[in-house]
Amino acid sequence: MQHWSRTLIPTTRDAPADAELPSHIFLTRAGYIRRVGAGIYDYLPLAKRVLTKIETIIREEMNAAGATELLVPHLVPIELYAGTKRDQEYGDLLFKLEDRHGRLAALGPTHEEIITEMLKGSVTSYKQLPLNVYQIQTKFRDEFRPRAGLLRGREFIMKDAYSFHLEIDGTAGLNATYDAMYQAYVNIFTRCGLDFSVVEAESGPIGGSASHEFMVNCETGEDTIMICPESGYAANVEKCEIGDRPWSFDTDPTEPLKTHHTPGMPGIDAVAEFLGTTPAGMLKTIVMQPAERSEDKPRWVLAVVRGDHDVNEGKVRDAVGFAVELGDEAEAKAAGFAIGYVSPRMVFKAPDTVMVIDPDAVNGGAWATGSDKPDHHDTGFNWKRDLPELLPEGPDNTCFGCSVKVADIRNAVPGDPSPRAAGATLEARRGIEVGHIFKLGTKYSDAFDFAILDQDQKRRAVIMGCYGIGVSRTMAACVEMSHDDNGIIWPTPVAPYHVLITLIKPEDEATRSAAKSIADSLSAAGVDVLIDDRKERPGVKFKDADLIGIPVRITIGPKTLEQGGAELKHRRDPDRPGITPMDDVPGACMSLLLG
RNA sequence: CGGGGUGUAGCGCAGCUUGGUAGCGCGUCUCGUUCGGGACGAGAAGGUCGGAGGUUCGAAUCCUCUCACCCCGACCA
Repeated sequence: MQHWSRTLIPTTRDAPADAELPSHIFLTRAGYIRRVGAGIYDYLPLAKRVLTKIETIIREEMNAAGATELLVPHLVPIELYAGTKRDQEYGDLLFKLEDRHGRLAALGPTHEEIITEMLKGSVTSYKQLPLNVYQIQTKFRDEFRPRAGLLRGREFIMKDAYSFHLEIDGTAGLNATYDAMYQAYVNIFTRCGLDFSVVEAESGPIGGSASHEFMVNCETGEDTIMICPESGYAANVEKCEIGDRPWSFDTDPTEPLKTHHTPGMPGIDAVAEFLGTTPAGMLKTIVMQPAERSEDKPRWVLAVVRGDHDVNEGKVRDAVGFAVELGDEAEAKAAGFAIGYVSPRMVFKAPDTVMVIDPDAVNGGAWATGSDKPDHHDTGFNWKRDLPELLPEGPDNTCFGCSVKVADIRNAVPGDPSPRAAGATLEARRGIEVGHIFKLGTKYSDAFDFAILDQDQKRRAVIMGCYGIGVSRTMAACVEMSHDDNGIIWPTPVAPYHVLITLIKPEDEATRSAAKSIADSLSAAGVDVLIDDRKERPGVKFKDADLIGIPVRITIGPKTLEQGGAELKHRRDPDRPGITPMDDVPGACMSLLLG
């Protein structure tokens, strides 16, 4: 039981001008958080209580799923990150600092390295596996652009778990733990009262072979997810597969090839308009290169998509079989690419080049493309007439002398065919990523040479998985999902208090003893109670009550006492309720909470 | 990192064009009247105008540099 007058809940009428999202506005106005710097926040008492509740749910589910909690340092010697090259992969995202001796350290953005290093020294036998350890701590990422309050901070609270195995399959294998974590995450977010989707995801810089994201369904989310209503398939737009799209190079030309002078055209929209077509009538040819160059890889990769589509690096990687990145502009120009004006014809003009074409960029009698010289575009481009080298092997073969390939290499858009149900189309939704699970494989154990002897005395690399939850982000996501014009409406399991007792006349002895009796009875039943005993006018207390979003409000005042009871209402219910007899209040309150 | 913008009292803002002793609303404190959905009156406290340098008799205001923060984009859990 806590009295409002004896804690710190600084509510305000106005939100800071820069707050735009409901979670940012209400958490600030209701006195949960306060901005200290860009992407850095104080968690005031109410926020701390919510975080603790979320963490408790996480601990219960993680422990039940066989994981063990531990804690490793925030301050990490930079050498550990250098071991996996993540000091470079993460780049500026890593907070780096120097100690008095000039040694470099980082504030941990995630802890695969430290945990792997720790386990390497203490796990030496297959008999100790599988092992799944987790921690809840503050992470640090020097985001280019922190934003949206708690949703993307530079300092945030995260639960991270790491599992270790010698097998993929079997009861001790990675897949069993991955599935257990999947289920634990479903339990956790369900218990938090969130409406969420589990989607297939790209694994990002953490690396690995498979991953799922847990997305809170919310239009203000930063992430786009694609779903197929027929099959239930859902994926991050970065990862989303697209169903079969027929294509053929054997399409007759409909226009002569013509070159146009198009100086100073900033974007594809302007060029399309100038040429009298639309972005969907253009080909976009992106010059890429292997992320790591080697003798057995081509020097350049051309990715061709329709002008209104976006190239997906991950899909290009899967199509060519190695990681790619945007081509270095200076080097590409030196190799003869007119960056910004490249056409597919460069595949046979530039040395050591392969090309991947999206199916939607193949069909069509006349395309607008670059002219392979600055400030010029062509119209009327036709694959069959203008790039006849492609034709001999025909549409059933996706490889033409292994230098040209047709494959899905673009981001999915709404209306694309579903990859899982014939005839169905994909729809787009927005989401807030609150959880992410990965099958890492041996990326980190290889980097740290973490291998142990198996039953047959063979030395084998340890197989890893990792599993993250944004704890502070989850709190913000709850508010994004559940609020009205007047403030927050907490799901009961994560509410800072379950019940708020509003005293109309706190100085009145009868009011106070009635409140105490109810609060004692509720507290004994495990209910968290906050008593608003401030000497404020009732209107102020009611406004504040709606703002901070406690699920159940009990109002006690002279008028209710005259009628021998108190008012009982749920935060969701807009109407003023009748009087509940005093003896029935605790019981009625419990059913409101549980109902 | 590109583009745009903002720094003046705890919060929200005006003042800057045209230099002349720093203002408003909310909040805070005191007193009084109020008391079931952000009351009213009277009084009070609170600001090196983000920082440094410059111009000037005089700078919140003009100039230079710098720092911080926000939005869009790129990027990303």
